[in-house]
Formats: sequence, structure tokens, C-alpha cells
Amino acid sequence: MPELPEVETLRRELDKEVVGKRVKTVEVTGMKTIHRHTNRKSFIEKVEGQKFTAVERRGKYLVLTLDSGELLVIHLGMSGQLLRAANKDPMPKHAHVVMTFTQHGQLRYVDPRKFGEMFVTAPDELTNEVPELAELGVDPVEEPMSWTTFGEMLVSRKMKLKAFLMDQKIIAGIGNIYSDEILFAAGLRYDRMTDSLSSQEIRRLYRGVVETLHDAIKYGGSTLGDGQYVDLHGEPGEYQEHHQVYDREKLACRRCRVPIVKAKFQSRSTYFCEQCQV
DNA sequence: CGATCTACCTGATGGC
DNA sequence: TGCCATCAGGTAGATC
Repeated sequence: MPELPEVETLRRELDKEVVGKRVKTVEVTGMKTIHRHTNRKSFIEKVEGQKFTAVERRGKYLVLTLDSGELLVIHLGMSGQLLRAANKDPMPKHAHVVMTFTQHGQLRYVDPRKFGEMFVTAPDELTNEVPELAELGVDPVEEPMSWTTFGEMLVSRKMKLKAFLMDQKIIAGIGNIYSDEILFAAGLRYDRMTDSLSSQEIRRLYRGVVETLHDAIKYGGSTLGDGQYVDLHGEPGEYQEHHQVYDREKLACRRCRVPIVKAKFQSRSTYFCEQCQV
């Protein structure tokens, strides 16, 4: 569920509300979420008593620094949520990890589908333990680049635009929703080849990436009908109200009024406008 | 090496 | 009302 804008929204909230807090106790239910640890105890021992000193985002990963120097790495998968709550608030279903602070409530990790995970690791082991993180591509929000550099990245491979945008080893943080929104913003079809773009189209695509992601962050990310993505306070985002194509099958294109089309790409849904995207 | 599919899970939704 | 199939923001691993 959560892509770069949703994870960035959470990062900013964690920075305000969790950094500086000390963990008193940790409860873990089941091993799936912390599967990289051999047992619950080895995870709990590394977190209990620790204070969070910083939080950063790498693509769709969150990395919290503990005052032991170790890192708590979190990936939300499809349905993961991080929620601040008072100790007495009713515990939601599928709360797999609950951290109680010495003061001011809890941080809860809730994840019905259990595709997400978290683990603690030393900074110098991070790349061994998480090759995905080591191979992560550029962050389009944190590390702006020139459109000519972007153009070289595009031309140097031969793949469809949507696959390029969603490849975490090339650009980190873009998933199924934002790739569609970016391609609409750029006026390009999802199945155009990376090496077929004119320089004007390259510029439009790069602008689409940066502007779409910034806009989505501004509105706190996208929450779809199932309400799965919510922020640290359980509040939905608002960017879905600004979607041009995603989840808008058969609705009129906001630009040309032609109905939005839903197609399959790599066995996933893709939405686009046949008139505005070429 | 790169491109494509399937598995991992639970829950919501729609057709019959 | 119930049953079954389908679909859902992500990624890794198998298979070609």
C-alpha cells in the first residue's frame, strides 16, 4: 500500500512524535513481522530501553536510529500501519509489535497481510542483511538530479516506462499508484519503451516524477476505499481526491473527458487515458 | 543478466 | 444469507 509519499508522511510524523522518546517495553505477537531475528527475545532486547534519536526514509523503508547506535528498519509491505496510541486505547486486530514509551503512550505496528517487516541491525551490517536496501536506486525527492542524467538512465535500458518507474533499483519509492499518476502527468503511456522518448518527453517524465510525488506528500498520501493507509494518528490521506487516473476506471478524464481505461500490466492494474497519454 | 510469473497473507467486494 | 472467485499500495525467488 504505502509508496514514497505515504512513507514520507509517516517519517515526518515519527520525527515529530517518536524521535526523542524512550521505549520502556516491547511486545511481539508472532514471528512473521520480525522474521529476520531468530527469536522474539533477540529483537525485544535490542529495542527495550532504547531512545529513538533519528528517523530517515530510504525509498519505501523507514530507518530509525537507536541510542545504542543500532538501526530499527521498517518496511510496511502492502497493509502495514504505524500508529501512535494511548496505552489504554483498544488494541486493533493484527497489532504484531507494540512499543510502550516511558511516557506518552505507544507506537503500534499493525499489518493484516503480514507482508511488512521490521528488524534491528548494526549500521555496518545493513547492506549485508538487506541487499534490497544496498541496491536501492536514487530517491527522487531527497536527491534531485538533472533531467539529462534522468534521460541517460532511461536510454541506457530497454524496458516499458511503468516497469522503469517501479524498479526500486533504479528509482526508489514509486509503486503502482504513483507510476500511473506520473505517466498521466507526463502524457505518456505505461507501455512506451524507455529508449523511445524524445528529449521533450524525457523532461516531461522527469517533471512528472518530481511534481507528482511532492504534490502527493503535500496532501498526506493516498488512502483508497479500503482505508488501509492511514497516518500515525490513524487519519487518511487526501491525495486520492487529486488522482487523475488511479482507481478511476470508466470515469471521465479530468483533462479530456474520455473514460479512463483499466488494463493489466505485469499482472497488476494500470489506469490511463487513451487520449491524453501517447 | 533481464524479463515474467507466483507465492506470501487477510479482508473486502461482487456475482450467483 | 452464504459461498466462491477476484482483487488489493510490495517484494523475493523461481523459472525461463
